[in-house]
Amino acid sequence: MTPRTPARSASAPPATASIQDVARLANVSSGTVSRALRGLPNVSAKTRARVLAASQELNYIASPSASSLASGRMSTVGVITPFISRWFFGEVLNGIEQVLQEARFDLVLYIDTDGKLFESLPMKRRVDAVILLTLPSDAPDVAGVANLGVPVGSVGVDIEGFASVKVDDVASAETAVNHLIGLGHRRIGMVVLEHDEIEFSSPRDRDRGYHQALARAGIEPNPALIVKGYSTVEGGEKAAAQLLSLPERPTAIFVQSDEMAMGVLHTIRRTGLRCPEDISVIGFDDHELARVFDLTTVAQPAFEQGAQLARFVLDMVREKAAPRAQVLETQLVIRGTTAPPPAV
Amino acid sequence: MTPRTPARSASAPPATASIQDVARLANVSSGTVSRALRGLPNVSAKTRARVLAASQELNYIASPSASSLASGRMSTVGVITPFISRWFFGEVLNGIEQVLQEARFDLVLYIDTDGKLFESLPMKRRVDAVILLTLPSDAPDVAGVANLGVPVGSVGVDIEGFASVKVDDVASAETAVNHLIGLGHRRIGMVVLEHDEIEFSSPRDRDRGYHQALARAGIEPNPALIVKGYSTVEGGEKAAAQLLSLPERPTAIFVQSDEMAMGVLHTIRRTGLRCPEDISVIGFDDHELARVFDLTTVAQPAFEQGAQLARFVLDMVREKAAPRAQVLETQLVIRGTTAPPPAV
DNA sequence: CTGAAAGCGCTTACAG
DNA sequence: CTGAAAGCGCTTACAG
Repeated sequence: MTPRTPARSASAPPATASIQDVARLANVSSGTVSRALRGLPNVSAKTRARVLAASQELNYIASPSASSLASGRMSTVGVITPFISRWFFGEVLNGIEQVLQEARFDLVLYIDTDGKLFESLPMKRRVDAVILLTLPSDAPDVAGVANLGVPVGSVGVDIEGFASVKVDDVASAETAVNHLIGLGHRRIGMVVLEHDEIEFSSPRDRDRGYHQALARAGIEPNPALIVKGYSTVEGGEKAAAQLLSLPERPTAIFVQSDEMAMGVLHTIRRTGLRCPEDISVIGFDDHELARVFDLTTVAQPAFEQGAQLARFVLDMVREKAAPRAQVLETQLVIRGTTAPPPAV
Repeated sequence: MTPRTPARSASAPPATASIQDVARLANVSSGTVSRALRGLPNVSAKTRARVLAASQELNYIASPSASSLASGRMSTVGVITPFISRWFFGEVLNGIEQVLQEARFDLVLYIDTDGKLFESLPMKRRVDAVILLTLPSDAPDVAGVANLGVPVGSVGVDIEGFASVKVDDVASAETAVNHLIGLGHRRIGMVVLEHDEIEFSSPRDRDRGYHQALARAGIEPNPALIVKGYSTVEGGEKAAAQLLSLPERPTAIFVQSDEMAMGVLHTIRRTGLRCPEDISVIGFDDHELARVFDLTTVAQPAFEQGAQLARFVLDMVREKAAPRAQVLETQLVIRGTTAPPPAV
């Protein structure tokens, strides 16, 4: 650790001009500056030009705290996510950020691992809206956020009164399992996304889709074939180890996320089994690496879910629009990890 | 007889208590409330208790804009990153967020793809400090940020006047290439991280490390063996395709990120070559999936770089500490993708 | 230890 | 179309 010279040099004067400075220079009142700079009507063209010039000359930027305090608008939306380095969440966040940046809204980020961050309401009076990523309606946070008195949006779940964008997890999971069934599989395992403190909604829905598919095919579900795992590669590895050590191991596995599916594939290979000859695997997401693993999966548009939800939320904030809900399409992507079961 | 409170529409924000409400209820002045709630000295124990009780009863939370405006403190740090869904950046961001959350600072996130976001200074007067991820000192943003008049920190680069935490990219790359040389390789390729608009500093430094290693081993560098690629799996695939189509292809490749290295491995396999028998590959990062790919790599502590830098920056903000710089250790992780070159 | 009051830098009815 | 002024909700010297 090396001590360094202070960052501020004498050459960089943080001379911050106020609205009064601009007003003086442009020879108008501060009220007129405010109106002119924000493009409000009722400002003559030449006054506006004069104000603009003065503001540029002084390098003026309005103080966000002052204008928020005066107007009640924050131009900020809070985003609460349980993860940041999982594929789905990163992509969604990316979509949200892009739309917000374009709208010149700030994004304040809260990573909330236990679903209880909101007991302390860290963003009360700080944001114009909040976006929740995949928190189920019964998470403590949801109640807290609803009490904030600002528009709320959620991706991955549809919660009463919130804007939402999601995919149909039930139907998508059913499609995945149907693909396996169509291939001739009957003993189909599942790796369920699990999280310590919170129960998310997608895993629940994908679980339902799995059971529906089995039911429609007249296959008796076997609880031993359902195991849980953290949403990581390692989580997938451990879950697969459990499944493979079963006296009657599954001939196919539906894994609720691609990241876990990669772990599952790894364990399968290390066990000396071949995929798809001995056992089929289907994932969920269409992660950047799914192609590399030649992984059959259900593709979901993560970036677009975030972007679309951000648009909905912005409409609620700016136009007082009613919350809207949209379900985006998923797509079965058949690659090389699924095939008919081995001949008995 | 019974005065009715005006009906609040369902969407109306719930009544938010102000500091005056708390003051009234506790029978003190608002100044005392402010001091009591912030734990300032010179408040008697019982007054403080009374204020606390009142504040809790009213569910009071100070308006951030008002207190920022009055105090000049934002309790917010801005983070500028070129990516969010790349392993390194996600981990770093995670580390930063964790430290900031603990310190009850907000993190406002800016994804800046072209290094020019700061020409419009979106966070002037909005943050107490800013953190830059891997931007080189000559990026337009850096000048803009330096002019903000707040402490700045950077991870991945050491910039004059900024706090910084990084790894030694030159030495780490040299270690990687030395590993290859030690194995007997002489024709060693490199895949360089490339970005459209900005030239980052890590690629430059890793490039230097590569050349140093060759020079010390007396190996003449061959420009044809150096190719560029975007920091994605696909970027790695394309770069590898170039390298493999060379009349004299390399017997080993140093790839500047694990994500690209996974793409390189994919291309190698699809070309019908074997790794490491025909060609060795070494990455950089120790991505979650490096283990699954059995990838030899240089591990760098990404989360910790973010966390440590956040601590430095917080010290600058709160204690007016001088900017500090720290270099964290990397570690060569030898796995299965590197071996001696094939016998000629 | 506590209160009164100025002030932070804007926005926004309200007059004109 | 423009200005004067109140007010947003805090913090902080300054007195006492």
